[in-house]
Amino acid sequence: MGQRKAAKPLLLCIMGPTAAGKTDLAEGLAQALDGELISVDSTLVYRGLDIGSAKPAYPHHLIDIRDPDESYSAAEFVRDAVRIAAEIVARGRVPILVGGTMLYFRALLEGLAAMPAADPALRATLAAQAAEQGWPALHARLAAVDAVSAAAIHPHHSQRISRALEVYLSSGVPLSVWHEQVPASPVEGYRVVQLAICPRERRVLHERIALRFAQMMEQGFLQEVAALRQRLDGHADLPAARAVGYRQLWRHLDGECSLEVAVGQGIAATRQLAKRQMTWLRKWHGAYWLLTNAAGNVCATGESEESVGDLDENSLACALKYLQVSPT
RNA sequence: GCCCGGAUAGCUCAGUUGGUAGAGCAGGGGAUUGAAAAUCCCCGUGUCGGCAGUUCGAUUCUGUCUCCGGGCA
Repeated sequence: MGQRKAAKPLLLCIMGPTAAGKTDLAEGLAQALDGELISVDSTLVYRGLDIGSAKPAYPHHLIDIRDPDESYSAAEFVRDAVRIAAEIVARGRVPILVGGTMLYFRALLEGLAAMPAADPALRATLAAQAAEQGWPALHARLAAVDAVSAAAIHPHHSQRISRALEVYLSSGVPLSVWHEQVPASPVEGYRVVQLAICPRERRVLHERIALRFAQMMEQGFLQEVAALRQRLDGHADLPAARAVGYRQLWRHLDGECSLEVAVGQGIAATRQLAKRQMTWLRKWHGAYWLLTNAAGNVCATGESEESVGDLDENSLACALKYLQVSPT
């Protein structure tokens, strides 16, 4: 006794595109490992977004922590997730992060440079100027003070131009200079194991998305959006109102299109979200892939989305097996 | 049965005064450092419904057939 080096606590990450089956796997792992789940999802933070966000019934941390007219950010997520993970470990349990907001995952695993936080007033000013002059004009302003960032940002990329100018105007230091910092990983003290779960075939993912959306409609998604729209007094530009599905049904309630069209657009927006999440995941390093078949069982595992195989195994069993052999 | 419209990309449609065609949406790929379910970038060959005719050349003009709308019986 006393000679044993204290093992790093396990921190498990479960990532994957929307509707891929992350929630079921996470619940199974939470029970099998005596873990607690931490949501990594920018939409699940909002109260009142339940049906359309596919909010899980099983308890997760970082769900329902904001009103829909509030904002949340990657930096707040990192701060909250780090604190909660430590609390879970102190309880002798395993923190399990599960979600599809890949920027949050990256910020947590790699850290963020210590730079100024968002400034809503400044953003409003910049947005007003852009409405008058167009984003390319603001991009040109950025180029004058931060040529490196400007070169990396397209002249139409509103949000990134806005943030780059915001950082420069509020700190006097260009964003690209802040980025020269190499931040320490916020989860350095953990043994991090990452799982990525996704249907092997895009077609299967698309089917799951369409089915889930239809189920949401049956559960009263439209009424939920109507209530949100009333609650937000029509402010369609808030993050909660722009979420996939919510935005499209909101437009129908504004009288812009039929319900049928809105539902079709909502499903398409969900497919597009899944595609963007796959773009993150494809270049991701360090995740162990669980590729599933139409029945939801694992048909292949490996280090990349390209992994091949013809298994037909339960995803929880596969995940547990990998945990035993994964590097510490 | 007759008359009138249609038939072009997965969908909705534009167009070619005859030289084999292009938008939106969908789809695919990519980017991503405090709004990220956000925001932004790139990607368009398809028997131009079938067959025949006129023509150097037809998706375009003509005939005919098929199918889909609508109208008249």
